[in-house]
Amino acid sequence: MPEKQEYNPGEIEPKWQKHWEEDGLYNAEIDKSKPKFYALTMLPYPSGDLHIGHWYAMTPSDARARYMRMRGFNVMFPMGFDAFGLPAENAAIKNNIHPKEWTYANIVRMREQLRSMGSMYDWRREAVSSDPKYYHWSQWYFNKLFENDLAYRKMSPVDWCPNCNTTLAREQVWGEDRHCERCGTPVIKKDLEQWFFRTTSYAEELLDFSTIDWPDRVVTLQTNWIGRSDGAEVHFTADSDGLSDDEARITVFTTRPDTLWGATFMVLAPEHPLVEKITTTEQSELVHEYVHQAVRQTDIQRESAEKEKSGVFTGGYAINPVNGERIPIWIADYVLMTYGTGAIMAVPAHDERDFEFALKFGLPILPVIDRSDGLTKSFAPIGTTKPGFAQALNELGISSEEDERGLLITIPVDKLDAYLETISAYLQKDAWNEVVGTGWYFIFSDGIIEWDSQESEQRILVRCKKLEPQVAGAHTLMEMLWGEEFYRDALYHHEYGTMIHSGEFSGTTGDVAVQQVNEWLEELGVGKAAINYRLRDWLISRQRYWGTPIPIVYCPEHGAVRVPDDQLPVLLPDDVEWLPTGESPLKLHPTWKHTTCPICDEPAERETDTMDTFMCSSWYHLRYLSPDYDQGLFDPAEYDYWMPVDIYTGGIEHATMHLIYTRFFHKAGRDMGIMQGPEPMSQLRNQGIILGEDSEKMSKSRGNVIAPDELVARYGADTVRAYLMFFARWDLGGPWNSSGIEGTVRWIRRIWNLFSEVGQNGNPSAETTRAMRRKVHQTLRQVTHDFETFEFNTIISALMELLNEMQKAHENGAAGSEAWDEAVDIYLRMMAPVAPHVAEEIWMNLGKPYSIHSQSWPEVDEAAAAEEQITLVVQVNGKVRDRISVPVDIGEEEAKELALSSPAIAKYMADNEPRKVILVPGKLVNIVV
RNA sequence: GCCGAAGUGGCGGAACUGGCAGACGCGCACGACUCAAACUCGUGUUCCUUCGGGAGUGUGGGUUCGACUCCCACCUUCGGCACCA
Repeated sequence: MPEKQEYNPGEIEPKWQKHWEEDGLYNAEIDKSKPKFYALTMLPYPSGDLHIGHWYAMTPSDARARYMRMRGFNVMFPMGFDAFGLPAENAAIKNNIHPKEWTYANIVRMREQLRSMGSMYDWRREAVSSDPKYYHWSQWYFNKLFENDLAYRKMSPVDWCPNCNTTLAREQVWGEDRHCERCGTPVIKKDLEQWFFRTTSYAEELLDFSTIDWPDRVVTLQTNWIGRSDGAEVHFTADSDGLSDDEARITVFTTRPDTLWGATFMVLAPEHPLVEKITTTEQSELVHEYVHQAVRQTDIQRESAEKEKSGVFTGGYAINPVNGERIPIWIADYVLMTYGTGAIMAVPAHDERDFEFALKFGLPILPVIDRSDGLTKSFAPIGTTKPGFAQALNELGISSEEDERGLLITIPVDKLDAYLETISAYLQKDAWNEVVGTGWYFIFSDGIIEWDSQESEQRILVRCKKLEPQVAGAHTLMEMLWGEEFYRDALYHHEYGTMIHSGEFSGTTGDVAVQQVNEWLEELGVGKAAINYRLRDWLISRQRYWGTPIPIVYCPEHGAVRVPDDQLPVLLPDDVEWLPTGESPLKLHPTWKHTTCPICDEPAERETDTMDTFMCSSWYHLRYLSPDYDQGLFDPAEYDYWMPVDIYTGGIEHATMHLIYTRFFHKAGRDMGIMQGPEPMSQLRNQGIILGEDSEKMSKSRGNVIAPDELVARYGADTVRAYLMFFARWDLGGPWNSSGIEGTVRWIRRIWNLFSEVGQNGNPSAETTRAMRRKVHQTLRQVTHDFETFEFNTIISALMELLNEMQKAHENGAAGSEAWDEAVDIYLRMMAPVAPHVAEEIWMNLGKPYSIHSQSWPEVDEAAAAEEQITLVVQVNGKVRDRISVPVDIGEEEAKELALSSPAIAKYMADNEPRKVILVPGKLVNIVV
């Protein structure tokens, strides 16, 4: 009889890790006799220390991969390092250590940490993105994109981080203050010649998630990020001398072509190329000053939270193609050169920004969409109406309110005609009255003028100014009306509705307006339906050393020439120096950039920028397939067998960066004939973030960092793994709780103790056996389900529950029986993915065949799992009043009868007869009295 | 402002398609073991209660025999976007 050992993870864990590795237990090879399963976890950056967040990401996904393996899949579960990047360079400057040295030392250390988790990584497939054999193929792929016009260089204003001394992609600029995603410094704008990937060519396809199972959260984030807007392009014509037809064409993008008739002015972005040409001599000084200031302001960053509208009139005019109106062209910084066409038609009546702008600068505002809520108002100041007006309104059923200035009238839509008639009759001779909201009328003593055009506005305005000196300063009717507080809610709206004041389109209802106008625009040749995306092309140039060199040579004769494939990789030089300025050492290197043109062999210069590291991480899942392959990105045989990735797990923070880039990379590769299939990753799941015990983000400066190495030293990896799976919902994460881990410590120790009890040839009662087997198979059913759906926390709680049950059975003499052995066997298999070392150790101690991790997942015995007796809840009026135990297959009538005859029920029924009895089979009986 | 997610005991969290709210664990209390402590084991632990019960899943309403779950309105917290035409 072997002596009972203490549970000692410090001893058994390294032992098994070594054993598994030597046996190549987790090596993944192509095996066409089995279904494949490619499980992938986002790779870490080699910062030098694996923190608890890494463990939270990696151990549950490891458990899931192990589960799939036991389910009979040929599982590949690789790991690697995203090794290029800024922290290595920062360390270089700070500690005077070469980034390469720093990075590779960190990788050595982190491999050890990763091994201590006991994960089933196939290390033979490891890929490190800073190895020349890796970045060779990043460069090769760059060339492919360049050949296919998916990589291009252009001069443009780009976001620049003054702290990191490099440009950033739009996705890497975060928050309201537009700060650098890495260091938090607010970015500035710089005009630079930079390399871009044409991600926008794939905008539409990237919106299609129909072939993949990704979380709604990510789908929503990406959809918003790509930001599709449906609308129309409309060509306006600049009305200036000396412009060719082509030059005079100003195209705008609008989501509201149904409001075209309300376009009362145009606004160009200050950087718009046409600004120079249309500005008149009189306005030129103001315009130049504004442009200059606007450009500088973006440089300083648009800091002011309350952005007051600003702008300048260019002196130029444009013709609105739908009605021939001649409208002024302004410039303003609220129009962005980077979205749409950099020019807008302003419809102040139905766009809030345009409304604010028009009011501020006295530009005309013409409502062209009817209100759908029917709100209609009129204000009759004292002295403008004859006595009896209020009473006359009252008799009509029009409510009005009187204040010290006059009558505030809200007119029901169907009483509008009656109102116009009445006010006409009661209006004083030298007064006027107006109706706003639904219907726009000005009533004078000699007749009614409908405000339905800019022309009628002028007529009305002239008359009002004549009658009332107080409004003589108003530039527009809207400005005049806006002065009246009572009107404000009726003056502006941006809803869809019936078109008004829109020529032959007046009366077109909101549900068809956009489409009908679009068709008409196209017929006329002045516009067409169009789609715009918020997504921008991906800026990949970085002014840094520690990255993949962009394989381009600039020749005075031939321009940007790609380095031929057979001359790749363009190697990073090792002998570099860091200046405290933080400037890229690649640029300062004495010889590296001097080379010859691949075409003419004349002297030429290398591109000294490197690629965004997101380029490396866009395809690492392909490099794992064959990390040493030297004929391409990957060995096609490996690709054909393993791809696509079946499950991809990682943090939500990559939703709009990495996860868009990698989809773009794949789709572009597919179109270039390199890859196949619509998507690189079929299923995606995100884990949450672990916070410090103070509920704050973990950081060294806060001192709330939980170090996994210490936990492993103290409790063992199995316990830490189990706790990480148990302590929170995986997709939510949450604050760490140090004392909670005691629960999993006890759990594993209890398993250890209970399962190493030597069997006493127990002879449990049939009932004990039956109950235990039922619980075993019910638990198996749940654990299987929860592994499938990534509900790791309930896997552990179900196993704890079963252990409690088995403990009781053990006390009742179950040990040593056949059922007990079955229970232990199934238990160990179920816990093996969670706690691989201790499961293997107990498995071995029980004399079972090596390894538990090569065993199959057990099958649920449905007969054993079935209940015979169930507890039927008896409710009276929905309140639980009794519980009765009945056979599971009890008949409906019998169950109801039993419930009604329950003595506990009687007193709640009083003397009432049951009005209704509801039976939910297997669950409850509800008696309604 | 727009888009999205989440609100359940002292805490983390359970509850499949509407059917016993609080599984499992932490913490706490009491007890056993111990000279004692730790470990371990056992019992209890949503709140109120006149011990009959009553209330209770962010708030207010609704649908239903029955609502954490469905519908409407609102509040709070978190995440994303933001002068995007």
